[in-house]
Amino acid sequence: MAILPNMNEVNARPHREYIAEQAKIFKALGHPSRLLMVQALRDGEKCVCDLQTLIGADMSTVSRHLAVLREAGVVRSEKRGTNIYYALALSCLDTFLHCTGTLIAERIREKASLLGGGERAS
Amino acid sequence: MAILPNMNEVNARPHREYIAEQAKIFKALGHPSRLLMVQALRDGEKCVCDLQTLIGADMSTVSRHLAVLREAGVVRSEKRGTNIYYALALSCLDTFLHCTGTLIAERIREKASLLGGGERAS
DNA sequence: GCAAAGCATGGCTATTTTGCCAAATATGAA
DNA sequence: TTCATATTTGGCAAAATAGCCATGCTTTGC
Repeated sequence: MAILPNMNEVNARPHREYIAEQAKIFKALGHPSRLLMVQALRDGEKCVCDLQTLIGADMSTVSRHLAVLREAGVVRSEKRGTNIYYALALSCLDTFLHCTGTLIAERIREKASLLGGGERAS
Repeated sequence: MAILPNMNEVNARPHREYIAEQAKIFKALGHPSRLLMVQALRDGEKCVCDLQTLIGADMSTVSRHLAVLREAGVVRSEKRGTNIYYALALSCLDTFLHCTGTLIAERIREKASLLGGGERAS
């Protein structure tokens, strides 16, 4: 009855909780501001004020975004003095970000060459 | 001016298009039904009707979810005969799913042992 | 104690997402 | 052609999300 990552043992109705938790991670990463913050955190922990500067939104907005990431388990927070520092809590994320990043860079390059190279999209 | 996955060259304002595309991928994966379909596609391509059986929602709903995944570049579709077959288009996804899967399995186990083992949550 | 700085939360509105039904489209069979 | 099957799309209502302002909470400094 072990819960395996590839869910080999599950057929039509896999563990709902499992899927929901996993979807929560993706959903948390699925917003430009949150993804931007996560990308920034790859360089190391940052306080909320740093991330606010990065995003350029209201402090309350940034705080809510961070709450989403925290509740999904993507980041963790630690209070030191009057600041709260956020850090990545998902080690494998780095590899995946690199991978999707490469892919997207390719796509953007393709799109650019299609626009500039006189070729037609099918 | 190359667009690098880790965006070393970017400071306060990285390429918006890049971030938006990447967020789109995560957003697409951030819904239980869509994630469930993607998990199923790890075993190989499936037609929409297969996926409808899996999800148990209206065909139109399933079709819309697939459109989201397709537009994000997570899956690709191919028409053969009267069916349309969907397949994964993001090779690195498998590794990441395995990784987050392991993590979530741990979390669920922890939660279960906290509930059953008489320990208090802090 | 009081004020200020750093974050989080309540409350509100605008926007987006979801999911269903109905209708349109495309393909293969008769 | 006509019908049946497989899938997408239009349209709508309910639900969720995003972002702002104002307020509350906690820590530091005075």
